[in-house]
Amino acid sequence: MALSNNQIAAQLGQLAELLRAEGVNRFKVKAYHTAAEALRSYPQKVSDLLAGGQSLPKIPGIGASIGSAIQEIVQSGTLASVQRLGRGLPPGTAEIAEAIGISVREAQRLTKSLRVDTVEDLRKKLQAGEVGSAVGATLECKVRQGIEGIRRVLWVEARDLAEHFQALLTHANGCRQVEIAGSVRRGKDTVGTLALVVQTGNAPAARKVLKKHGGVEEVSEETESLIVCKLAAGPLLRVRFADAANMGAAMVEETGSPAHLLEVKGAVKASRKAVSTEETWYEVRGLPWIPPELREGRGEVEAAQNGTLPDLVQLDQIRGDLHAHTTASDGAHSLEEMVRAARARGYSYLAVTDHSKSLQITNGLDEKRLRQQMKAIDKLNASLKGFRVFKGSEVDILADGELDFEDSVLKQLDIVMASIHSRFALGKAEQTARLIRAIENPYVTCIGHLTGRKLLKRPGYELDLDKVLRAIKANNKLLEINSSPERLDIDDSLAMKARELGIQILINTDAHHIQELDFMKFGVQQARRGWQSADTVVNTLELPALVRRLRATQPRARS
DNA sequence: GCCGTTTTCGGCCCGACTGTTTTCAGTCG
Repeated sequence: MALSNNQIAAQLGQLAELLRAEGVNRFKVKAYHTAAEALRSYPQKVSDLLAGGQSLPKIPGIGASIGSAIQEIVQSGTLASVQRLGRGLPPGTAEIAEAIGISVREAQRLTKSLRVDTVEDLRKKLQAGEVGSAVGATLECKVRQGIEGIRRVLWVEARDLAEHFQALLTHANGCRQVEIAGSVRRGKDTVGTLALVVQTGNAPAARKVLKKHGGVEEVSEETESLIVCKLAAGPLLRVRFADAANMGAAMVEETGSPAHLLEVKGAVKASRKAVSTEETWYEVRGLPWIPPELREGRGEVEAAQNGTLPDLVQLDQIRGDLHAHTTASDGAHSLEEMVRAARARGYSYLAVTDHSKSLQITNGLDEKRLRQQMKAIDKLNASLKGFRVFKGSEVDILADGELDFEDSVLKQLDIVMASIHSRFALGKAEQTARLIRAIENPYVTCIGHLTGRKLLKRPGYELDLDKVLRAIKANNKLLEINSSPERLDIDDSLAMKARELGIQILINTDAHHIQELDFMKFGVQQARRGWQSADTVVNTLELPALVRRLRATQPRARS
């Protein structure tokens, strides 16, 4: 089989990492990576085009030089420069570096200390617990993230891919309906398998469309009612064929997690009745329809039977955003532009929470600039009707848990979002004590991106989360769900725990750009997965009630 | 190496901080 775009891209990525190790200009390294990414997302198989005698299409990021490298890979299966540069290295080094996204230098430490030369060997060593002791916890963590992340993508990327294949199959001959199911529909923060349910009278036509698609690397499973393909973009694509009478069952089976389906099976009598909708499917089992976000096998079936399913929060219930940046620190838009954008989204309030002085790279505000910003906000508020701009700060939590501003400054703010941005490697006890000290500050309103995780990139720092949550509850503070698609911090299970403890939530975007205000929908989705309803999400409150709730987080501040 | 253009060279985000790493490369927002 001709090389896939992904296989060609992998070689370009290897070359990039080898060049980096050689110490070439970092922009040249970046150019190879950019080109590799462009190739990965290019819809047609370039090896097929070249084999068919066509010239390489114009792809942004791929110029003359990388273009001829691609020709070379397609013709000979490899790049002479990769062979040459890799010659001095232990075998497998460049492949491992590229596949799991680490530098050649780091990969060299792995191949040398662990005596591995393929990603598969490395995976085995990781499972056997041998990586950490050989190369240290930091690199072990990267390896784990890299290996586990190979086939997963962020929810937003998965949704885009799913919609792409949905549109594609909708146009296939005989196709009557294509629905997105699986973890994309459940809103899971990262996705390894895209699931589609296709109602068609001509499954062979749909199969054919998939097999000749440039983004499909291989077919990994095929039965009468199913086809599973490996996508070059990473995840698997699982397509289930159904007829009208079975759409209900197919949607339920392809949407629910295995744990959810087991919960249903354990709780109610099986039924073989053909049903065309999900509602009917649940109904014949004596259950109300269960929102997809809850179908994780975390007690939702019992709750459905008891009539205690939460009334999940919805995007249109959100009244404002309480974590956003402006050009005063590292945002892309001015105070006025951010406010205009928030109003355009129908909000009643926006908190401006620029970074504080310790975070110098973000141009964090010192006391003087913060005072100026507060004045500007007062002036702006005086001219606004039916909208309130809150004076806030995303105050850095310093290494010892002290905040970046004195209490005398914090007390002048409406909102103090306290967040950690440095010293991620502190031990669990130290990190926990650091955070709790910040939580106990009387002027703190809310803790921002609590765990510090970046999806598919790094786990959160070590924390005793039970202790931290209890401290938040005891001090009547709020907890953020950060809506940035690569954070989604806190995660769904932590949100469930917060709900059980009676901790209230703010769903914020942390927008650095007006378009990022639209991240709110991702945060709402995460909140729904965490069983949150409007009464546990504080920024569903109208302005006066919100102000009262914010003040309650600062009991000694404004009595 | 690519791009865009104020066409052929300058910009591509970056500056402080961290640490066990071959004291520079990796990391944070």
